[in-house]
Amino acid sequence: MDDRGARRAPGRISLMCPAPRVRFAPSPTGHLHVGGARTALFNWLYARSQKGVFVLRIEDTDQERSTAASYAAILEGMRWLGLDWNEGPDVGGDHGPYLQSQRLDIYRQHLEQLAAAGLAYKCFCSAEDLQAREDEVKAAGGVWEGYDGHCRNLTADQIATAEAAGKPYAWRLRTPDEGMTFWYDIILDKLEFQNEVLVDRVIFKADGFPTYQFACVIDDHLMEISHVLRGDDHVSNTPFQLLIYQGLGWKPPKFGHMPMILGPDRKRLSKRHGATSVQEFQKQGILPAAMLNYLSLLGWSPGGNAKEVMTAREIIGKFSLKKVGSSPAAFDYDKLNHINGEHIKALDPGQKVQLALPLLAERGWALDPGWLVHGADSTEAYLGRVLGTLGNRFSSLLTLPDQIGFFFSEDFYVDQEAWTEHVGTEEAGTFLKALAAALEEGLALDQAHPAPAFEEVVRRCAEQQGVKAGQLIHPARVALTGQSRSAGIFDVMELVGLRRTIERLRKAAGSA
RNA sequence: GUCCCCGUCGUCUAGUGGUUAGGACACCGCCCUUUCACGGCGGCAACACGGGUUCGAUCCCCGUCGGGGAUGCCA
Repeated sequence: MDDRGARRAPGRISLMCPAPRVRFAPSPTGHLHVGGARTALFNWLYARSQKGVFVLRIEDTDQERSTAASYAAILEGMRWLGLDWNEGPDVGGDHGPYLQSQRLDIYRQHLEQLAAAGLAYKCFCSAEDLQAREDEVKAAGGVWEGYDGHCRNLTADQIATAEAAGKPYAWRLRTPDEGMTFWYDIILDKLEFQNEVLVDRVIFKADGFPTYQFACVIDDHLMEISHVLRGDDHVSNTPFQLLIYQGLGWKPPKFGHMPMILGPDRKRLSKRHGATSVQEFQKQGILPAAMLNYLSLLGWSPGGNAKEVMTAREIIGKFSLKKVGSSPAAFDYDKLNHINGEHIKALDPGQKVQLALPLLAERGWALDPGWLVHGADSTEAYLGRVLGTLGNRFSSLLTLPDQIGFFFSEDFYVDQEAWTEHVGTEEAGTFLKALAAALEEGLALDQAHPAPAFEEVVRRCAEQQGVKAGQLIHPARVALTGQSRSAGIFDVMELVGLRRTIERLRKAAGSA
């Protein structure tokens, strides 16, 4: 094989250190899970920070479980996160094909090479045979420690007989009985395994497909992957794979095993904990930039007192494999939401409008041209003004509709508790009526008014009533917005418009 | 059972053979204020345990405990 390929990779930065080639190799058997997303992200960050190459390879060697829908979902999830790849099934590249199901001949050739060297052998045990022997061992009070080597030393006659009988067979790797296999892991440092504990696992299935263990090694080598960064659930697979590299006479890549992501209770992260796939987070209003940012903080840290809220570019600038930790992290939905809020707040006004527009469309909300509103003549412009009054209160896509619904519809969300407390009293009714009358007298109904005009009337009215402005403002806020918390009340009045403001105050007063 | 990994506030983490063990989320209090949020200020809270090594261990070694992973013709 030509190992100079790595040095031909684009964007090399040093003669001494060829640009790395890394890969994310998901199996298309479900959505892009946060664990997978984190693995993909760290590979991507490493590639981008080192001016290397990021390869996407699809490990679809499980015919039963691989689906086209999953393939599409994974690519979609990665695109949503903003993880782009230099080589992959959809974009091609010099090391394709990138779909393992299209590389069967390649695997077959290498299997033959191993078989010729006596390192792979045929195993005629059926799933039932294996299960029966396992049950037997367990029934005798023993522990099944993996394949028992049943077909390891079949004679030529035995093999011929089995083949003549048409018995299906798989291929297993013959692992050494003694010695040890070790490597220096980028994240976990030196790891070593006694070869004795390694079992002869299947490398080629009876259905003619290679197993993950085998295909992964062949592809990583042929695709000239320099660093294999994956979850630490693969640690125990590594010595076995190292033996395959060795059997084929190949130099293995560097390995880096990242700790897994756990649920808030430190158990395996599952649906029980809430969202686990990136598309679910998308539905929950999480911005891709925030998801990427949060995920980057799981197992990695910019260090010291550095800011944690970062853009992808900033993360790339600071990323280093050396700073990836080795202890598993619990997923914290609160912190994700906080980071999401920070990313929303950092958006410029135009971006916020674009972000919120689909939410209005979903509900059929738009600016009613019949309503007189000061300084906004289109839905977009109006939404811009609305979001402007919200300021930093806009920090979640999930709560936004309730926060702004009253600007677009008379059928808005009402917090019953707030209504009872602030509007449902006799005193509040009196104030609301007085305020409505004051507004009607003080301002021209056929005109749109800016916030200060409303403020002047409200404060004067409070004076006339002999109470502090707050006593009018609180009931008015609930009457206008349905809630006890909102943007500045005078801004609300301006954008709700005089006519509707008066209507809502009267309606609320009437319900007292 | 066996093998492997991990163990700093509740959570994410920084960090060092000698530090008042730092930051962030969450939580609590105060200020600001028409509410909430933001912001500002302050608070609560950690080196799992037991042995060593050492003048001195959170840091190095061993053990224990706890958590996670693997133990598939899944990946």
